[in-house]
Amino acid sequence: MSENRQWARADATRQALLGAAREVFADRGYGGAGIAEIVERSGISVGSLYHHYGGKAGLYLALWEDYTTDQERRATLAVKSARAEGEKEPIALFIVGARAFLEVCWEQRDASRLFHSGDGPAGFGLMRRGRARQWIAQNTRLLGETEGRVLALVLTTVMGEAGREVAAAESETEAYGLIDEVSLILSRLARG
Amino acid sequence: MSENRQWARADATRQALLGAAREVFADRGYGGAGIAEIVERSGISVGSLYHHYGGKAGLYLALWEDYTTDQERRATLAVKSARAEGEKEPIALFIVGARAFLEVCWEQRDASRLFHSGDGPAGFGLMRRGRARQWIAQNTRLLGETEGRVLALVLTTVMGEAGREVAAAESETEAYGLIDEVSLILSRLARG
DNA sequence: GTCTATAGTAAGATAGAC
DNA sequence: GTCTATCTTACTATAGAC
Repeated sequence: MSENRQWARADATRQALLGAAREVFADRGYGGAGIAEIVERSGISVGSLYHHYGGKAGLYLALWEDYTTDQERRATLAVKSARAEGEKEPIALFIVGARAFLEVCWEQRDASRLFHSGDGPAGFGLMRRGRARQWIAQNTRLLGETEGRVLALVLTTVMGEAGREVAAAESETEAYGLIDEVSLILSRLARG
Repeated sequence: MSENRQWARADATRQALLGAAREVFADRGYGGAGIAEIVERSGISVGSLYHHYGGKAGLYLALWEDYTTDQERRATLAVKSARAEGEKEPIALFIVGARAFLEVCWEQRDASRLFHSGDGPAGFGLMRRGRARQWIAQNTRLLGETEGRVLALVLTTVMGEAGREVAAAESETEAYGLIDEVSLILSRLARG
């Protein structure tokens, strides 16, 4: 029992830390953010922060992990369920995944803006790039596409930028309007 | 006469500074770069650096200014000369400009990589965004396009990312191969 | 215009008690 | 696991002689 309590307490600590970090990073960017402010807003001590996340970079990476995991889960799920409902057309399936991706960009717009902003700990750019590459590889496989890396590049990029734009939208209506427009462009692109 | 000498000397100082800055920023990124290393590699003193550029940010901005100026000049020139040779098709003209843009990405690949890397002084992201917007506005005007901001967004983005990829190429052959592929994709996109 | 030397500051990280 | 207090370092920026 007392072990459960401690678990819960530690978990609450982590949540507070993550929540505050999300805010501060979003407000100031990675470089501009200071541990001091994160500590202040979370009400947790510097020591605990280092205990759980090892520092500023670790905190940022944990946030990124949460975010992308969610995004992948949602996209995979969406494609799966479209398949279950009988959809077989590759382009349509691709677009279903893309829409799910963009919806998460809107729902988690604070995080989206943060990660799209560009700065992060050393090496983060590569990590992000790698993840994007992987994501698009999966989706071009979906398209049965072998047309070359430029198309993959274009699709990745368009999705990335579209995500940025969606996250920057000011209302749900606007966001979903953008998502529809992007779907159109995508189908145009993917069809060649 | 002695005034000319001083002019020349000051100019050499600025060149040394810019050259070293380009290297250091390219190696370490903006955030990671230190004034110390720039001073060391250039052989110029900290005092002079501050005298001419006012600091790290000023140096970075000067580099960016050079780069974009060159790019704009080249693109404009290319379109102009294509027009002079009788080309009137909007899409063709757009692609001529895009090619010139990408060629500069290759020729100045160090700078390209630097500016594409994302980090820079405070407010640089906005500046970059503004410039891109302006560039694409000019080019969509070329296309006589009124189809909405998403297409403009896509074109901007694709060009940006294509530039990044071109700058990352390992040989001239590869770079020009990419440029050709991109031209194809662009015409497909622009035609709808 | 150019230099050296130094001030000033901010931030990430650690030690060690509880 | 959590906290406070402190350390250390690295960097930008300035002052002032030449």
